[in-house]
Amino acid sequence: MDNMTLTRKEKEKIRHRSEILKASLKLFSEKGFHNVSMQDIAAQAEFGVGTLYNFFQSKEQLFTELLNDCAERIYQMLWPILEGKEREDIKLRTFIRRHSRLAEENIEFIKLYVSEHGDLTVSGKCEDEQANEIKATLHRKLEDTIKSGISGKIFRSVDTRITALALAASLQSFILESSKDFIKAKVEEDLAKIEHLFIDGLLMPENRSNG
Amino acid sequence: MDNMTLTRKEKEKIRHRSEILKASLKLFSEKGFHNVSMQDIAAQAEFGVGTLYNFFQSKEQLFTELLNDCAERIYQMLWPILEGKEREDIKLRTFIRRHSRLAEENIEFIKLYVSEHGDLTVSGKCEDEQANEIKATLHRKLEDTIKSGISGKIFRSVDTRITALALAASLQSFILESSKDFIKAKVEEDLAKIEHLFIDGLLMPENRSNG
Amino acid sequence: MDNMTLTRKEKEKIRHRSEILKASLKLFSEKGFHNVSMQDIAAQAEFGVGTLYNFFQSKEQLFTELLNDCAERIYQMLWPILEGKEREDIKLRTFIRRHSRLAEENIEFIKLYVSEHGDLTVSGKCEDEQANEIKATLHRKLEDTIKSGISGKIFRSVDTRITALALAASLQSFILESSKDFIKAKVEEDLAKIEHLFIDGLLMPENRSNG
Amino acid sequence: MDNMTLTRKEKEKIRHRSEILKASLKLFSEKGFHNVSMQDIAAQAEFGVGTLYNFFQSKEQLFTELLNDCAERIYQMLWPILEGKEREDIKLRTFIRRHSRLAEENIEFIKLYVSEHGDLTVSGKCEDEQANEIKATLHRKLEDTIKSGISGKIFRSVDTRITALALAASLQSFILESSKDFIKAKVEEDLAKIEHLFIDGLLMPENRSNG
DNA sequence: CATGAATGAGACTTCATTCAT
DNA sequence: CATGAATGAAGTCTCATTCAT
Repeated sequence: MDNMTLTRKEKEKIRHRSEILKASLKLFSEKGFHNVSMQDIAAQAEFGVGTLYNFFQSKEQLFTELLNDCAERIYQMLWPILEGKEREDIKLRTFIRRHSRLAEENIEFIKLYVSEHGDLTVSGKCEDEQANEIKATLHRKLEDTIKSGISGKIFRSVDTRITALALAASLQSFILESSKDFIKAKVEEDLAKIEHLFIDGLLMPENRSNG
Repeated sequence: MDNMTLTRKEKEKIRHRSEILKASLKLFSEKGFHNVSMQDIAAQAEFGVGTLYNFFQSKEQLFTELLNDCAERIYQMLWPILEGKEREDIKLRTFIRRHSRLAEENIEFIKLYVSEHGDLTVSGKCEDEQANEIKATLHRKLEDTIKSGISGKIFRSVDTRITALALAASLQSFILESSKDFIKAKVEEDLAKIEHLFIDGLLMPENRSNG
Repeated sequence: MDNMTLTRKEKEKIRHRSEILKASLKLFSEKGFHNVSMQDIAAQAEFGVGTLYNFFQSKEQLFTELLNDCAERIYQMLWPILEGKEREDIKLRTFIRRHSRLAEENIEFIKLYVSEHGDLTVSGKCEDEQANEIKATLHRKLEDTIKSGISGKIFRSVDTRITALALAASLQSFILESSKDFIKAKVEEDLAKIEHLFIDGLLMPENRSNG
Repeated sequence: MDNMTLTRKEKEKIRHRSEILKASLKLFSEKGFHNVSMQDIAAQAEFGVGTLYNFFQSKEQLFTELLNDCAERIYQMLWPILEGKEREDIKLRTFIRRHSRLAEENIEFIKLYVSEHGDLTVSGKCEDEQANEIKATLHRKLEDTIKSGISGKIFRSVDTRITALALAASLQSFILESSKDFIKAKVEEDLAKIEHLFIDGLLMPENRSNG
């Protein structure tokens, strides 16, 4: 009764928190962490400034929690694909293609994700261990999937770490690029090309459909 | 008469400008644009704050000019490789391998470059048309090189834009990763793997040395 | 009927008020007026913030009423001594010695009392007429007692105002000092010395027990 | 040449610092630490807010340095008296009487000094070791002077610590009281009474001029 | 061209107080 | 009477920029 009946008070609180995060996401992704003030966020979220501090200890922490939420959402979207029971090449193809929906649904997420990767990681300021861990976990899973494909004689014998890095980097770079001007058909077409480049390149000759 | 006889007065000015940029590079790459103050830069460069404004109109512009300098240096290091007369696969192999020296010599540059790519490009704040143009130029040249290789039957027929994007993204991601803890031997080894992954993957079967 | 039958409803209210004052006393004496928030007090008293405002109009007034309570308690402890029928020297000796129990029982009171005397009185912010009046009343009674002792030929002829001021100041200063690290035996020993210094100094030669 | 010729630049800086301290003293003594904002001080000192931070790291530190300055001035006024070569009773009489000039010249100092003693010492926030040390040093010197007077058979044999505490507390309390409404003649008259109370009370019978 | 003290707009954050439940 | 989320004025402090020397 009590994990379902959040008394409306609690439900409201959760909704408010979520509204603040939504407003933050919009502004941060548009202008970057340092170019958004707490006043800006409060105005966007239609709350008083003080209210923000009832939900988050500081601007820094608000940002961190936002990153975590975003990382978690991306994780939830991609992890099940690699965790499935299909053949490895199928998994990777799906993984790549899913980036279309990922870009479509979460353009703001993407900008923030890359913004994190760019500014924060580099400047050593990203102590956001949780988001970093999620990212690393996905990376490892990607590498494991390739490794598993090699063991299963699906893929050629390549360096798994480098291949995973190249695939991830390419997808990220492409998604970032496409987020500037998202056109679904074009994105899917390009992802198909990335799929072709990587997966057909990885496949053993006998598994390829066409050269 | 005037590009040689700038004796002392003019030479000093150029040297001072360069010292300021050097100090800026160090600080910006360590802490990020917003976490470095003009006072910090002045102290690091051992000049008065006012002096900075004799060379640069604003902090923003100082940063832009720094980015341009960095982009220009990277451009000078990579462009000639792709512009040469060797066969396309050789050019690309050299291009990839040269990233070792690029990382070695300019760790600070890299951090700044990626920082730009990450935070600034995304946040739409990077009005630095010059650096963007340099980057785009290199990208086009990379694509042209691949295209040329295909025409010359050196490479398989792949999508040139996507391939160039994948290669550039992979190199950039790898360089960034390596800049955290640069070990020359390891970097070269990994670059060789990237080279193998991309170039051997591109080559027509008859041109491959090993499978 | 109404000062006895406040049953539960009214009694509870009084108890709650008292709990709030107790929590306030603890925090104010530890950290000072400006370093304690209403939220802090509410948490310490285990009430909601709003509840505090059902009992006190403002933080300022809560503080004032707390001061009054404290002043009243000290008054109740000291006034009867000076009001008694003993000889004046006996009264004063008791008055001085009672400061041991005063310090022992109310270390928090003391800190607040002196805090009032120090910060608030000085800064002119202490509009707490009631507490000031209590203090002044005690002062006058002290002076009257001395005056009475002089009339009765118990004490030498001294300036009563100055003597009362000196005694009160000395006791207050000593009590404050002792409140940092209360050791009963030591406090009583020192109070005996203060008693000796003042009272034996005041007595007419024929009333002194020892020189 | 260089410890005298402070280049006007440096002289100005010192003057400005002093002006800020003067403005701070006025406001802090009138309204108390927490009721004065940095904006207030800046306005009073006729500087920009930022300028204050070129001289003092924080409001807290500005306050601490102000306290130190005040404590130092009082020390410079009182210490030489107790350090002189006169007989101990003369020293103490002078010490007491000098409090008239002390009050006259530094009413603001006094308020601040007592404010420190009151609010800050009590709340444990006064980490101002320097001012505390100065105060303790004076206290010790006072006690030593009394002790020396006893050794020299000038004073009766009393508890030196308690007597010093009583004298200091009385003077401080009186000075504070008088600072509310300073009338030179009245203050000197009262100090003469304090002198009489303490010093004549201390003197051996054969040294007293009158009973 | 070099300097660095001065500036003040603006950022983050706190907290006394209110009010709908 | 109890609650505590919401509020926004106000406070401390930073820093890009200017200007007189």
